[in-house]
Amino acid sequence: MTAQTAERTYRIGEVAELVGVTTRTIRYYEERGLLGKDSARAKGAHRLYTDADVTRLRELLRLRDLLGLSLEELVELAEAEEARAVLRQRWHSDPSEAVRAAIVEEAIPLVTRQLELVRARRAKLAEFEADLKKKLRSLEERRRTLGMKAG
Amino acid sequence: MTAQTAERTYRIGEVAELVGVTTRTIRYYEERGLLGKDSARAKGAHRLYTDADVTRLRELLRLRDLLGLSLEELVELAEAEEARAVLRQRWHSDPSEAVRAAIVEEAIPLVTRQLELVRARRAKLAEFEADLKKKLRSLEERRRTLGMKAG
DNA sequence: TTGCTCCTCACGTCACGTGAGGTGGC
DNA sequence: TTGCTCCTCACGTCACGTGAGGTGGC
Repeated sequence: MTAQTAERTYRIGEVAELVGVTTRTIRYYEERGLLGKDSARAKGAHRLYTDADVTRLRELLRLRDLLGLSLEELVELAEAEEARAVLRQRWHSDPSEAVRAAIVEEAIPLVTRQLELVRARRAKLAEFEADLKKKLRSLEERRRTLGMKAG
Repeated sequence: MTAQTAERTYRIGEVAELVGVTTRTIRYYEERGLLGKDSARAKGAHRLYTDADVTRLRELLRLRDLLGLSLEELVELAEAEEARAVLRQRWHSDPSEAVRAAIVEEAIPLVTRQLELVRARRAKLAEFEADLKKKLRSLEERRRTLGMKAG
């Protein structure tokens, strides 16, 4: 919780290592509109990322990996993150209460939807785990039975 | 728990609908060696599947969807299922205790491995769920604060 | 100036999707 | 015989992987 006022930036290779993907993935996400294109960047110039970009990318990857969403589905569900990024950047520059309220109102149903998806996944995994435990106990029971006859 | 002795068979389209994939996926899995190739099938003849095949396919898809495994990873992890399929088919035709014991011994560590992967996934999802709840509470708190000032 | 990382094509790959054109069983 | 489902190519697509050849900042 230290006051970080110095806007640190990262190069694409640093970001890739931080979040555990390749630079290709990051450029591809930019192509598909999942990461804000820096329209000020000259053709051929290096891409630069902020801490907020790294956070956003981590959230996208978590949705992708844990929920198995396509990039198209990510675009929809990640608008909450988009809104939050806008919120973080504009919170100070645009002090309008109405704008802040609108951003929050938009974000809530999307985060709620994410929460629902995560819960549904957890339920399926719980069922899977129960089935595997049952299977394992059955196998161990058979092993004991066979071992008795063999030994 | 009825005694089903009549070996029902299914066509590829029936299997596809039962498990929720396309026929292309089933043929592709056969190509990649995930489903036993029926070597007796003539070129151009229809594929026929048993209940055991449907069960095996369901297990493969669960590993793919819930754990996000590649088909190559499925090949490794699904050998337990392979063994179990062999077990089901040979259990009566080959009464050798040693063979049965060997099949069970091979299956146990693989099912154990699956169980570990499922637990790790569940833990990650639990963490994700906690973060989303926190985020949601934070948003609702902000909404109340903003609402108070606006109203 | 020398490395190192970055850049933009652009073709390859994995896991299928999607017709094209033809054959086989109720 | 008429549908319906199946068959085998074979090209398309999504989400990147992987060089090829070249430019830019400590």
